[in-house]
Amino acid sequence: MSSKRFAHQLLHWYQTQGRKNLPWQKNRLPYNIWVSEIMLQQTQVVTVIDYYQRFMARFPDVNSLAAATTDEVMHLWAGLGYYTRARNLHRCAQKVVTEHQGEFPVHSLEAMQNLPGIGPSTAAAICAFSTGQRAVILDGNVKRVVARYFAIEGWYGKAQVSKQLWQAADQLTPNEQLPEYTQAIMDLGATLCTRSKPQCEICPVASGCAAKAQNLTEQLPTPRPKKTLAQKTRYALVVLNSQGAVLLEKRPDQGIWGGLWSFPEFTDPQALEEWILTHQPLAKLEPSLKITQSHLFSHYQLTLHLWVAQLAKPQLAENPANYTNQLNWYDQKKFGNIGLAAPIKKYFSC
DNA sequence: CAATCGTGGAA
DNA sequence: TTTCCAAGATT
Repeated sequence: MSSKRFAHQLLHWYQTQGRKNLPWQKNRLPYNIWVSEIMLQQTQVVTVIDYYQRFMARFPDVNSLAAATTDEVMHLWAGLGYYTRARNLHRCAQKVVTEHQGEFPVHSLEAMQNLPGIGPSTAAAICAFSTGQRAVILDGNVKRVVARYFAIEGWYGKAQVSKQLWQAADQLTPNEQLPEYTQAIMDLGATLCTRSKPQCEICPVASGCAAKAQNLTEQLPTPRPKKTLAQKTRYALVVLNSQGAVLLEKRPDQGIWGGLWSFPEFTDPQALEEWILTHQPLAKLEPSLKITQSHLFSHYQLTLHLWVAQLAKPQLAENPANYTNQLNWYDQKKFGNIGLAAPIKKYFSC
């Protein structure tokens, strides 16, 4: 059976060419594997490494993470992107502590998938790495490898194509050496079977690759259909008080930068000025100070106009009674206690 | 099911 | 400079 030959060839290549010294490969503890897998979702290895080291130094185990404040978790995640991951990570830790006696249910793929932030592929990766049980992953690397190996056409954002890829990945997955195989197929995709200029000449499974046989490696996997990037314009309020603290608002979980702190944001200038006059009759706009930031996301481009305001009545404006855990003043010395959205980091160059 | 959700590296 | 998308999950 060709699938057995695939695993055999891949595992032989992995012995000498696989990646074995990444920070999360020092042990095979479910907690360590889990943190790395969540960080690595849609994020490149080189980007994750520093975040992983800092995170593990602060939260060495699931109990320490479960006991942390959301703000501190978000602080260590700020800059990594996809902040739902961080909020789910925190929730997941608390759920493992309260419902699973502090131990990940790694012997049940289904139980793992019922934890927040852990989907089919991540559950399989954690289970395979930590227990060696047979579990099928399908990350971006594996999608690319199997799409080429079986010459599967179509964008894998489509459900039907995704289903085919899962079946193909399942077919190739062996019954033994799951930790090694799981790492190996990701390494192949990351180092040889790359998006552009794959190194088929030295690929261990080239002999069975349908894309190579049909000269389709450049066409596969089928790229995402192009679509024009949406544009958004927003207005944000920048206020510093007499102590040098800045007024920040915690962003709602739904939407961009969810759970991070940013400048109070408005859809239009009228809303911004109205907010100052009614909700906070404490400041006056300084029209001469307007700063424009540009932020590019996967699905839209944001133009953010920062309007700098000055406090008209500092003694009132700085009264703590006027503020909540969703809206408050933050001195830059306390920036280490919360997660800051990109506009804040850009404005303060931190 | 299709859209949403970040950031930075590579080409 | 522009385009593409990476160790995907959630709604």
